[in-house]
Formats: sequence, C-alpha cells, structure tokens
Amino acid sequence: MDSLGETIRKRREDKELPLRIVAAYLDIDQAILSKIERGHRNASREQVVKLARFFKINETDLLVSWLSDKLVYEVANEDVALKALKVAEEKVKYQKMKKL
Amino acid sequence: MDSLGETIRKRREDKELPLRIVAAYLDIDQAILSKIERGHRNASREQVVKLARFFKINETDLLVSWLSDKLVYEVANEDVALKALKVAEEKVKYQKMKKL
DNA sequence: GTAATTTTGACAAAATCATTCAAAATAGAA
DNA sequence: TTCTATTTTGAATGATTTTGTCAAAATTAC
Repeated sequence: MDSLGETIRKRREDKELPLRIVAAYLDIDQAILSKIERGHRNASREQVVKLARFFKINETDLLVSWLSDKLVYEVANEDVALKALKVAEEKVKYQKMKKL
Repeated sequence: MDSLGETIRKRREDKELPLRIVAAYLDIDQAILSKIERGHRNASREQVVKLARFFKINETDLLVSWLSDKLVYEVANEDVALKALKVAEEKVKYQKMKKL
C-alpha cells in the first residue's frame, strides 16, 4: 500500500540511479522529481505514465497508486473521509450502470 | 444518493424560495448558487455548512454529499476510478490506525 | 402580454499550483 | 577531514484554475 512516491523511489534506489537520470527521461527538473518522490508535489498523469514505462511497472497499478494518493489528499482532515469515499463508490457504480 | 446540488434544490423548491433569498443568506451571488445547484460549480466547505443550517439538514450528511461529489469529479473519466477509491479507503484506514 | 426567476457566459480578481533556479544540506568515497 | 555527487529546500516567477460579478438571454409563472 505504498504511495506513488515511495514506489518509484524504491525502484530508483534499487537501480542506483540518481534523480538526474530519471528526471531527464521525464523531461522535468530533478527538484520536481525529488518532491514527487517525497510527496510534496503531485505528479501529472503523463508523468505517471512515463514513470511506469521507465521502471517497467504496470501502468494501471501505478495510476491507481497515483489517483488514490490524490483522493486521500482530498479527504485529508475530514471526519467524514471514509463515509465520503464509500458514497463516492456508490455514485461511480451507479453512473457506470447507467451507461450500459 | 443525490448530489449536493440536487438535495438543496429540492429543499429550496419545497419551500418555494427563490435563489435570491438563499444566496443572500450564504452571502453569495445568486448566479453562483444556481451553478452549485446544477453541479456547474463547487461549493466551498463553509457554504455547505451554511446550507445545512439554513435548510436544517444534518451537517454531516450534507458534508458527505459534498465531499463525495468532489471525489467523483476527481476520478471522472478514469478507468481505474473504482479501484482507486477502494485503495484510498485502505490508505485512510491505515492512517487512522497509525494515529491511535 | 408583463414580471419574476433562473441560467448563461464574458470578464476580472484572487487563489492555487507548477516550474525554475540556486543555495543549503546530506551522503559517500578517498 | 576534504572533495564530489546527490538530494532537498525555498524563494521567485509563470501558468493555470478557481471564484465572484455583472448583465443579458432564457425560462417560468401569472
């Protein structure tokens, strides 16, 4: 249940690559990558896709990690966080149903 | 499973109040309230609290409605929407656990 | 028809967020 | 320790998003 940042930092350290290299691949400043890894900045969707490609991580898995991080951030400090997540689930399920 | 907008529009129409009156209570332009009711704008947390007070709706319920709307919006058009919501739940539960 | 209400969109102001850059901090090797 | 590479931080800038205002257009009710 790692955050996106924790996941890619582990991968990068396994391969003993400096931020510089990965950042260059993503075409971003290494400061930004540092912040993404530490959870001080949000990655963009495109950056997540590139990261999955670079580290050969399943793209869907990494997108789930990224999106769930954003959701956690959105409900942070709300007493009703869990309830809201459950209700949101129901709403999404309902929307999906309607589409068929 | 109504959205916040649907909920307060129903209440307002039940009481046969014009936007003008409710908007004045919230201290916002009626155009904004119109957009909130139709889901074209997001309400602020403070506005939700005021709306609950005005319509005598349980504040927690209305906050859940509001927050879940925002979550649904955040995952809109993502294939992994449901999965991300579930993972976010786990993450929130884990954070809560750690706090004790 | 008129009058009241609601909706819309253009615009401006404010707030938020992303990026760059350089300096400071940290870690590792000799 | 000193030297070097890497990482982290924060300030400044820019870009984007959000927020509210206003007036005109559309809708509804009478």
